[in-house]
Amino acid sequence: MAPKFRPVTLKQVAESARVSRAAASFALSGRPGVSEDTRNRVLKIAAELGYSPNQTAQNLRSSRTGIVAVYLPENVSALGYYMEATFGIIDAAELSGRTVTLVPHTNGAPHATRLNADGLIIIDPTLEDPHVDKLLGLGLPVVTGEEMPDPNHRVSGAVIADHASSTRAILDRFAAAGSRAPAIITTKERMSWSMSIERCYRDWCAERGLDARIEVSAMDLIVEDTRRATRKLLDDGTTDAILALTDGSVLTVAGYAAESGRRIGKDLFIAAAVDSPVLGYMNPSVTAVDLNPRDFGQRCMNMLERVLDSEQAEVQGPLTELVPTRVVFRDSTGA
Amino acid sequence: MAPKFRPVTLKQVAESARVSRAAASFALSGRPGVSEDTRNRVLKIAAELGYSPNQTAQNLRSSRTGIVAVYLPENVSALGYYMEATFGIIDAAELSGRTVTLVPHTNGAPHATRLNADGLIIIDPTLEDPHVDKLLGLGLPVVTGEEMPDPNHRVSGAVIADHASSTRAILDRFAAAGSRAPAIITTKERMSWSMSIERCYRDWCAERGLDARIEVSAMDLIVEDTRRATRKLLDDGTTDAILALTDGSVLTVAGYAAESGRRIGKDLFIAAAVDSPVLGYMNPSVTAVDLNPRDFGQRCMNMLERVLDSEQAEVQGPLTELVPTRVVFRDSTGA
DNA sequence: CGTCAATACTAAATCGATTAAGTGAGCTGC
DNA sequence: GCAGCTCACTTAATCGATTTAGTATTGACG
Repeated sequence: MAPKFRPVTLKQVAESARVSRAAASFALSGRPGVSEDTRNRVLKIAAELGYSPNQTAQNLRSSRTGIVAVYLPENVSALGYYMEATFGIIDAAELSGRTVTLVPHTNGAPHATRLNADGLIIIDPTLEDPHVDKLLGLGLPVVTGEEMPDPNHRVSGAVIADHASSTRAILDRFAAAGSRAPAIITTKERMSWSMSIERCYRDWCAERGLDARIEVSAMDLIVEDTRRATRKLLDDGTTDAILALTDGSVLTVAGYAAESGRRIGKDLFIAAAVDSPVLGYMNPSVTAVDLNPRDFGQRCMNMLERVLDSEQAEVQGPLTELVPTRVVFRDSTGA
Repeated sequence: MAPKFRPVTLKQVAESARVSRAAASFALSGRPGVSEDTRNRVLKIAAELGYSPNQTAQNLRSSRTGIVAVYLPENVSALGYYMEATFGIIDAAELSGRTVTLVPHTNGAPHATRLNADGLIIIDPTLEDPHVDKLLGLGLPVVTGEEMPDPNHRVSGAVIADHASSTRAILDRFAAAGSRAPAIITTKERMSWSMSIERCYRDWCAERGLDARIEVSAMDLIVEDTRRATRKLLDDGTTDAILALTDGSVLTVAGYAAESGRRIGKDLFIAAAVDSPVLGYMNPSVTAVDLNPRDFGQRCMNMLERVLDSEQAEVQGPLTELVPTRVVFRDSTGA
């Protein structure tokens, strides 16, 4: 067997530079206490030896884990949004040398007790999800992507996309294109973003004296449910526009609409509250909201870092950050 | 501020049980060296205090990180397969107390030097991906999901799905349904699985004296490319069956086919080499290969654990595990 | 009774970094 | 000429668990 590769330690750097480990540590961390000469010598030798500090030892010393846990809703593998947001979190974490791990949904027991992490990011917390309660009980700093649906659950901060603006923009566009009876298909699971879209839709309808036409679809049965919801909306013959919540479900809507003879962009307008590359290439292309999930994930991580870095500091109220959204208008909402 | 919560340490357990830290450690780890009485007392007290060992300290002592890194191909957020496989890895890792982290694609520099992990799982390594080389140069034990496309790259093990069987089964089904000129749309990126499907398709055609009709589509432009490829295949008027590689791209194939007046399942048969829930609910439903990605991910993790646990042991050849696949026949390949 | 061995423990070193406390040299100011 | 101070460093404690080496007690046996 090859001689086991042993990484260079601070001790070796210190010996090589003929200083104590403490001096070497001061030099490398940029803290005062060593002369410029010594600092430069240490830095040079560290670079030559290819020294890089042992994260585990640093973590032990500072009694942190260096790990940030991320919790995603269940049954969302089909939604590219979540993977993009996760990679956004990872990109931001990389810069600060933190490790990101995903919390499994299955094995309920282990989390009940302890999660080996310094902080937690929960993306799209769902009212119905029992795991969310447990995770909050762990006493970790928590930042959510979108708000906690139950305001009794206090968290350290939340990054929130501006769904209200994009929803209004889409509904206005529907109206401008000639729609008189727009409907929405929302998620059965109650999450902050879908609830806020629904609220915004109700308000918009109320302002215009229209009936709200709302159908729901469960995430784990999204194709089946959306198909059923679409049929219900279209078969009455009056609904002339549909805002579907996810990029996947709008495909189902489009499919059923085509089967039942509706011409999308002409006598039926559709849009999705979450964009994905496929929507731009459909025929006709489909209007959708670009949520910029990578950027969103990065912001969640950055906020959590702010929280972690100011742990000892004065207790400020929960942080909140509103992120703008952008509607990409395409053929499905009129030319 | 609330008194900072400090987890129970081994020292506290030991003091509470009136034994040394070493004795407590022996008792808890189940190693000989303490009497049954003492062991039970320590276990009881540990349970009462809610002791759970500090992972970071254990890792430092054993000079491991407790972290397994996972590398996914770029631009695959739209493919639920990868997220499912990742969760499979995580589920398996949870059982052995390991942490899973994803390797970011962006920041090239950091990985060049070091990756803070005990081992690495690379899912679908791509010949064109320069990161893969770098990652292999890190000297970590590596297990791949699907084979390394370049056999010069040696790894500790590989978990491989049996794409040959499923591909043959689909092609045979095309033929049984009446197809005389089946085609495939493969990935531009050269990965083991798509290459093996392509090879299998060529062999199958050769055996029957048919021309191979092969088009390619890049992952990052999959919708556009697949549409172009489909047009090319269908516009010559002879192609009567298409095997598309991904669940997403088969939708594009179906869309274009419908636009150009082909009736899927009647005068055009289609299938996908990767299944996803949406395919079962399409109209008509689409035949696809169930790769059971969660199970696949678990197997990757289990193999890596075997490798890590036998680090010191005799050098065996690289491990290989062939996982069966299952074709789910649906309406798109004939009634 | 003395020797040897086994049992059940304790003391201390270790993993690799950070950091509080301590030391000696050199300089200032009165 | 010396108290007092700063600077540049070293020593040693620390984080929490594991593990090696060492010690005291017991029992067996010739």
